[in-house]
Amino acid sequence: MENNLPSHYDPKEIEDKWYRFWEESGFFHSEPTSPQKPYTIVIPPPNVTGVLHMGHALNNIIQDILIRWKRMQGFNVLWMPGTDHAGIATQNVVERHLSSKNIKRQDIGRKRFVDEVWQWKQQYGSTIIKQLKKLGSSCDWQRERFTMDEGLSAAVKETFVRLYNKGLIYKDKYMVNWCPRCRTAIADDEVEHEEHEGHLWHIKYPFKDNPQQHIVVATTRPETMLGDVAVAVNPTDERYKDFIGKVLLLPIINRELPIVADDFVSPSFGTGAVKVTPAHDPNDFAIGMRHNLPSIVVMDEDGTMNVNAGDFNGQDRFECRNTLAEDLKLRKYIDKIIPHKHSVGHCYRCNTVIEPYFSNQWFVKMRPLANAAIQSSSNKFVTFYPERWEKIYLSWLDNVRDWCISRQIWWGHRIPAWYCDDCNAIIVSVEEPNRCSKCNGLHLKQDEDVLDTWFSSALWPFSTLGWPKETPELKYYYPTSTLVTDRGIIYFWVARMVMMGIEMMKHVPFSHVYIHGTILDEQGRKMSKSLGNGIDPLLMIDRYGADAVRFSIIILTTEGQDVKLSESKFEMGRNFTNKLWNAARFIFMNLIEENPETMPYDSNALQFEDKWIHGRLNTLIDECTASLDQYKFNDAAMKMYDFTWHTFCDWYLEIVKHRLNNSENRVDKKIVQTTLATVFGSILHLLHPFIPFITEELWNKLIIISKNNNINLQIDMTSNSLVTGKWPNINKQLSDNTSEQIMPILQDIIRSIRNIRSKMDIKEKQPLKVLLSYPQNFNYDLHEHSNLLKRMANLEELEIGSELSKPNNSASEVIGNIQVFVLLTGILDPIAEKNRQLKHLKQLENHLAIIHRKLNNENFAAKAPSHIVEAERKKEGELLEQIEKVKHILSDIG
RNA sequence: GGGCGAUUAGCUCAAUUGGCUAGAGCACUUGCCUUACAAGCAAGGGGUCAUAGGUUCGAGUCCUAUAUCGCCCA
Repeated sequence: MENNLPSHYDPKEIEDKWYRFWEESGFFHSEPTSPQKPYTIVIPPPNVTGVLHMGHALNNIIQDILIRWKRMQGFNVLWMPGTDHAGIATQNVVERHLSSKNIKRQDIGRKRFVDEVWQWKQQYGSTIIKQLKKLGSSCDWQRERFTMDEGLSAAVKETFVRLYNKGLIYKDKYMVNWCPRCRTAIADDEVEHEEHEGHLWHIKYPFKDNPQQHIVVATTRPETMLGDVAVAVNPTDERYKDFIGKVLLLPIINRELPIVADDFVSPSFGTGAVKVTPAHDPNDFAIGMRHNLPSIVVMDEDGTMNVNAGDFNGQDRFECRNTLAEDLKLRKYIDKIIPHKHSVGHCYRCNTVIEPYFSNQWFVKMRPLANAAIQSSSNKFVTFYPERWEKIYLSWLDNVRDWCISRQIWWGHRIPAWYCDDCNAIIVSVEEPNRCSKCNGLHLKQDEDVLDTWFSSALWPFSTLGWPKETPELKYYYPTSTLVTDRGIIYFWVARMVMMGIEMMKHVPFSHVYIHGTILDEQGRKMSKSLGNGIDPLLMIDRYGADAVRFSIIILTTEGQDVKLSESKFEMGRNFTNKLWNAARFIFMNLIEENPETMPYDSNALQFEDKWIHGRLNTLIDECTASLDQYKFNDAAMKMYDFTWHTFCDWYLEIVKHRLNNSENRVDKKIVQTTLATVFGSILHLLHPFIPFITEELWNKLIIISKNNNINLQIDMTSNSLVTGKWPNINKQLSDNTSEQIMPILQDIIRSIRNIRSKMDIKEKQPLKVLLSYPQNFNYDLHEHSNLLKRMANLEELEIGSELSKPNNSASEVIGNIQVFVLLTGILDPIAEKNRQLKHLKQLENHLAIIHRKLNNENFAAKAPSHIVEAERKKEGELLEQIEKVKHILSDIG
């Protein structure tokens, strides 16, 4: 086989090819039959309307790393993928689509509209799935689920019926959050609060029996005054004490308003007198209940003022605010208007200002479910990473209110409740009833509403595994292992999955919850369509390759912290994949022989640097595995990067080049070829969960070239794919301690000679003469490494000896207890040399000062652990020795 | 109003239970197209760890306060 790799890595050539191979080979598919332990992740289902953004990318890269890593560790892994039906969002999309054809959903009716949505789903619903594949996600696509498919719909009905029968679901009239644009109720946590610069309108309400006198009430929403039924004051408020029980007249409308006393009213807000509008404010609703006041609805579902609003009938609520204010001004009812900051609720789907709306809705009774979730947290059945999110999750559970689950839209799981026209009974049932269970009547009508999408998402960890059927999958994979998500849906989704898991399955749905950071733009703002500051992951994949995108993102993501992202960040990943590619080029071209011989691999023949690199690799394997165990992805990635680039390429490859070019010692050449291939193969295994495409490509080339050239890797080379490869284990037999201790010394020596070269302006190509002096009690034999030093520092002569003295015309360097003398007859720049030494002396003295400060402190010796004190003493000795040597050198320079 | 996070090199971020002279990447300086890689190699420069107190033999790390920024909840 020829080594004909191009000098630059081109991801486009290989990514799709390997993804197809993996999928067709069934590597991502899992069956619940194996004797291995399962490792399961359910994907946070993206909206079926969604397109991949950077947040998805980060989320799925992390999941894929976990999944690929655990698969390589021998677990039977299942990554369960799918999408959710996103009731409101999808309905909005399809409605917009229809309106471009001048069709309203009301025109075509419920059935045809839902058909339209399904058609839309068939056509566009798999966009994000395709995009996840581009990223390399190794999901079990054969098991892909959708929250509206048959099985999951059955799970939704079953859950609803069980909770209803247990009294945990009820229907009631209540003040809910209403989106006038979506024309549906939404849940408390679907309301986003924003600070608005509004006004506080001070309006005069005259007394009925004395219109010359009035009470001033303050409100931020004057249009709701049309529905006022009372004015409330605090019973302790001296200003109003005498007026309680009297009657005011509502301006313009002239409705009679009693003055009531209620503790809820804060005397310090506004004027201390508030208007009471039970139909349009939750607090007023409560006051209305306490004082037996009527409710007057003045607004329709879409935010238009209705007939109760008198002259304002037909006006939009915000238009009405303006015209009403003008009217009040004209009629001198305005006392004053002051600027006022206040928080306004918005629909999280369409950003329309939420209207409190009194209506008949279905609710889940949360207290018992939340208590069970809290309990499972204190029992450590669920652990959050990073742990601080647990507190946030618990505080939500502590304060949670009942969950409004009915939505007045058409796309979703229709509520399995029927109303009997004959006896008004409510029948809740999984199957559609054909007659009333109470009166046997035949006139049944199903509830028009659908369920909140999060209701079905809450069942995701078990509904996707077949529940309510008792499938082998459910038995084997549930509870799942890790959930990976963003903090934004801890309440919406994580908490509700835990509650439903406990309630339906008697067990929490996952043991670990990993919360990753949010991707922000360069300036630290959230990426959003409206700001146009998003970075399209697919475009980045196109420009830099999926591996580069994955690696860059992971390097930037430290545990749970937000990520400020800009396109230039991807260069890092691209450069790394290119480095890896070129390391492979070099290795491959050095593995290929014209007449490959078969030679047994004798680990006793390993040379110093071979043992060293194996030792470094062992450490890397240990550290990376530990980092991944703690979800420290960036830590593991950094270590792999550093090892690959700065240990393996910068040093090992450079050190062994001469052995590869030496055609005489064929045994040694085989040793170094085998070591190269083994270490590189291990690197590819370690990197595979992070950058699956390029590692797979290079691994396949590596094993083919190795086999063709009779090189036996010291790791498993039977696997034709890293997806099913084995996560590396450390191999102590190939390493030793001595090499790990000496190599850093050799590296320091080499660096110091190169440094002298650079400072003295000597070309790299010019060979140098060097003396190396070591103390008599030196523990290691440096002579053994003479050739290594000569090659790496380009030396023509190297004399190594004990206690050698400094030759004339030499630049020198003190490295611990070793001294390096570079002979520079005729080219030594004495001033430069003196400055070098002075600088070094200063460094050493600064360091010594720090150590003396510690040692001179009596308490240090008395209280610090002895090994720390010992270490400081040892350092002190070494520094004194070095300082003496440097001073000696300086006196020699003069 | 309550809670959480952040503040370390010009920029983006690291730094085990407090313990080698605080580290990377990018950018910067100098020299190199050296037969794997210029998306590269070699050698460098650059930090009062936001501020003020405190605890400790010892603080980037723990405590208290302040400032700035961000997020969540009400």
